[in-house]
Amino acid sequence: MPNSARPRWPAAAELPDGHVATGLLLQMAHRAAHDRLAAELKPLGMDIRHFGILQFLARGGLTQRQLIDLVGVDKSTLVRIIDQLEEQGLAVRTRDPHDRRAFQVTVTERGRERLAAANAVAADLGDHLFGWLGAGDRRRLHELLQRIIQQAHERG
Amino acid sequence: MPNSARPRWPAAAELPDGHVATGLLLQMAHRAAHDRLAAELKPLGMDIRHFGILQFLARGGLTQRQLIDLVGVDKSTLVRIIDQLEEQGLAVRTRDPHDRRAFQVTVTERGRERLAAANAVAADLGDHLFGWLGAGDRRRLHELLQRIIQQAHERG
DNA sequence: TATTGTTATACTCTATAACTATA
DNA sequence: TATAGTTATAGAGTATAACAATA
Repeated sequence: MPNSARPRWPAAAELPDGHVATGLLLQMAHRAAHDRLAAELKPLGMDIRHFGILQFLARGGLTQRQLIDLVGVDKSTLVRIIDQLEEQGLAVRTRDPHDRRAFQVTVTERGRERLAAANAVAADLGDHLFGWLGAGDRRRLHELLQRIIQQAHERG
Repeated sequence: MPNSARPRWPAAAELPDGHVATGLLLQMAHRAAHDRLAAELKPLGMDIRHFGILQFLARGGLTQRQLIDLVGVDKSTLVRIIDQLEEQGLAVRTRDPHDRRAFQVTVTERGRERLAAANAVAADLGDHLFGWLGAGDRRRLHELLQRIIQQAHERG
């Protein structure tokens, strides 16, 4: 597993001045949360990249094309991801009756079980990471993050 | 450049429930800011990975060993990064007089100029992304992010 | 002619291991 | 014997392009 010893960047936290510090903290917080989730999902046999895909699939079967639009990966990349999910028996491809070029990708029963276990782990971790936030702080944090995302997509 | 068409994840933003949404927003905000910075640094001939390294070096020459401890990458990876910086004339290796096994890595004049240009771009982008935050919100955001980082490193 | 999906291939990034030169 | 750095090499992840089947 690559990157098990992770850059802790501002090693003891000598943050730069100004807004760069905000960006760096954003990166550090994301990475810390991401790595922690990946580590906790691993013993369940759940890859963190598969986790996101399965979330979408759990709401209803989708074609690979639809998944590509949701997730944004290249189609050839998605082929391999779905291959892996099929190998693990977590999802299956079935021909779309309306468009016989396309496959419907569906979560299997086994996939649902594993996803449920992963969701439980993710919920526990979420409680640990974010549960201390008061309702107001949580709402405010979401607002701020969404505004940042919006700003990043706007020219200026 | 790989990943130019980036996952926008919750494409129109159908966020999941609970704390998972917070983690996802964290990821989206980080990635949006990161990609935007990378895009704006590129025309200056500044790779975003080099940007961080140069920041550290600008405060004073460091050996590769010291950089490894700061940044957390593998030593063989760092060799290539320093090679690239040297090829571009942004940094140089000189023998450490006290320990002739080691190299001191120093930013060149050209490196300082390019770093200054990159810092100006980063500062402008920071203003755009985060400048709308009031002083209080900014402080609070930093506190929240630091607490999240801390929680992620604690067992629970 | 355009689109869904597959395959073959290549590129990037990074880590592991073996090596050298110093200490 | 241990450490700083280099090199060779392999692996993971992803993209590009050519292709098959269907629309």
